[in-house]
Amino acid sequence: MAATLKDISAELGLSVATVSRALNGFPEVNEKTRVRVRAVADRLGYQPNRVAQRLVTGRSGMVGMIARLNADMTADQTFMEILAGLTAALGARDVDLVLNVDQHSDPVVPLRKLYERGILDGFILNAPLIDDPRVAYLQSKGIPFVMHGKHSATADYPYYAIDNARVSADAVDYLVARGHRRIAFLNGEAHHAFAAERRQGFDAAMARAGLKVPDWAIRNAPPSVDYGFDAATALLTARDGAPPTAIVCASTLIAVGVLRAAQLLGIEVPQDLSVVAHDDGLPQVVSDELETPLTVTRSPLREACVPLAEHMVALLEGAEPAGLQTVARADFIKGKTTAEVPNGGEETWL
Amino acid sequence: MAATLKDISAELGLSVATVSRALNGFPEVNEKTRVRVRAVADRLGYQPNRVAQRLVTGRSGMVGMIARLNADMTADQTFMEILAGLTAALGARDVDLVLNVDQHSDPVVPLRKLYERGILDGFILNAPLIDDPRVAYLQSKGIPFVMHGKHSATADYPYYAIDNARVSADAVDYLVARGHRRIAFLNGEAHHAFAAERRQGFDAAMARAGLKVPDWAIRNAPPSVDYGFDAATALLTARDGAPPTAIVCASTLIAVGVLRAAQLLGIEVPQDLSVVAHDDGLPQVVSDELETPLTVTRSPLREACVPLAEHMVALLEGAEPAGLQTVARADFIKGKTTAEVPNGGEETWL
DNA sequence: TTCAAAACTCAAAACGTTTTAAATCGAAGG
DNA sequence: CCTTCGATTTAAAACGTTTTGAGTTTTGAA
Repeated sequence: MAATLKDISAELGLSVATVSRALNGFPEVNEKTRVRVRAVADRLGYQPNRVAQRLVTGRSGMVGMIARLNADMTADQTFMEILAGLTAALGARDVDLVLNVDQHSDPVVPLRKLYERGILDGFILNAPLIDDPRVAYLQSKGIPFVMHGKHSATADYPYYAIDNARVSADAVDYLVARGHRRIAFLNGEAHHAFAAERRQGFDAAMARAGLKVPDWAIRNAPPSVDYGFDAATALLTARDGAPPTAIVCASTLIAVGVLRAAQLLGIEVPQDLSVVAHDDGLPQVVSDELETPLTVTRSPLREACVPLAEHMVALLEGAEPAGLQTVARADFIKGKTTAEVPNGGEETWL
Repeated sequence: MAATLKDISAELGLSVATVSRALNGFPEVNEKTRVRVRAVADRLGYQPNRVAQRLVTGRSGMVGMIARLNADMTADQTFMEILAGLTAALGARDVDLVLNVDQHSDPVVPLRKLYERGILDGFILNAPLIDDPRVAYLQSKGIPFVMHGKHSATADYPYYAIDNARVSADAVDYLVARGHRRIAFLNGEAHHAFAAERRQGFDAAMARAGLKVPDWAIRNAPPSVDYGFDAATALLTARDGAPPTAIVCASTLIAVGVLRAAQLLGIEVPQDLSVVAHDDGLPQVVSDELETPLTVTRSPLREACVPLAEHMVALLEGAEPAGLQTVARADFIKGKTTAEVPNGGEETWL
């Protein structure tokens, strides 16, 4: 049914070899011939048979990705956002994405299963954990992969990540410069690498300012509005010590909860409380939920997709993994949720 | 690296043909030979090269699916639920799922793009619309597909669907039998085929009971808690006529909103108001959100996945599409949100 | 002992591509 | 006029499997 190289070669009286070379842009084929070949190929609607290509080249042009679902079977927005951008970016580079859904507690199982099907060139991973077992598995097997994020400071594989330590350091520095001394931190889950980096940046910036933070003012949980609401309520009505004058949030979702809690408690933002969040650029979260623009560190997830796809392609073409490591810096965007420390808020915690 | 048929045949002094047949269970190979072959294959860890298999069989073993995202980049739970079940069910049948994300207004575009990559054997479609353009496209091109749901009563392609007309008819019949006369219907979006079928079943059952429903008591919107809440609030405080004594909901999400609205209005369920919903068996929605068990028509989305995968495989193996049409019936499960019509509620609407 | 039928096995072709090594051609150089 | 070189093009092998059509044994009856 579909046109093959043989069809084209027969029609032109050329050999399949020449036709193949012409279409693949080899230099040794006469330009006139190339034009003729391309014309016939277009007319016949020739599409190379990827299975045959794969058989001879040993590559399939397909990469795998595993969807980790929440317990309630929803994929979080961040995953879907990446997925949307990635299928587009990969598609533009002639790579297809095979998806599987993780139903196991062990994240390596779906990876192994999918790989053993024998059809994939590599994987795209996201949401790295500290000591991510997927990294260990893939590296031990020599399976190519690209990570969105990086699981440790010494990651020796291709990745696209943002400078998470800097994200929280930027937030802290900005707040400290405005006189804030009691800064709380609503972080992501502790086992996520990004949260560990954020924590590290937070701690370092606070230390530079000579400030200490009690344990109860640094929290870890999966980002959600409820988490922000509950944590902020607890922080702002704390009996353990003075309430924070500023809260750094790992995501805008959390910040939304914080703002709601503050409103309910009659605490004015930014007069009484400053809020800084990290913004992944998810479409809805910012626009719909917020009347006041947040002060954020911003790095849209979408921007990661093209570099990720490019790294993947380069990796499969044999590039050195060491050259495929990108760290982007998040923008700092002043909104209306940060202000000078309120009167009486200068006292430090410890 | 990996063992091939040739390796096995060389080791045993057999031809690759015999080895191939032995491993594939052909009847004409000697049982003793088969045992020997299998032993060596196991020892060598032989895994058939799928690419080579596919080249010769002309099939790729991959089917495509398009994720339609909401405006906020979240995939709805129903899609993810199907995706999760489907990747498992297809994987068990040696079929892989290639995913693309729909970023277009025209649903045919991503389908066409993906197909023209030339790597897919077929598609799995979900959420059919009335006069679904995807059906027209795929049928005109002769591309195999299986639908979750069906876009019209005369669908002549493979599908797995539930009897949606019966779903709402069952709900209405049950309520009518309990004396209800004023039954409202919070349906899904009108252009979805399932919603049209539900509406048809609702209308038919109401007509059989000799009842009429004013336009304002039948609503269409994407299922969500907010929709249920808003619509119920409007219905129960209606100035247009007597409020309904029962509400049929297209999804449990909607019902959750209805229950909240009723509670806020001081309306007791089920004493003052009966609520019936259709339950897709999504993990969270029922368990977390509800204290009182809903009366539901129930058909877990998960149950659709294995039949869908089986239909797909059968279709690709050349089965007649007409034999691959399954219509399942939803269970009716009495909960605690339905009761006899309240006193004074017997009056009809029109 | 022979022979046909059954049982089993094999060599080779096919799938559609890439790639290696060799062949062809025309023109330039001697 | 012969050689050589560069520019093109080609035939053929290779990837690993399935499958076709043709052997080659074995079996059982004549």
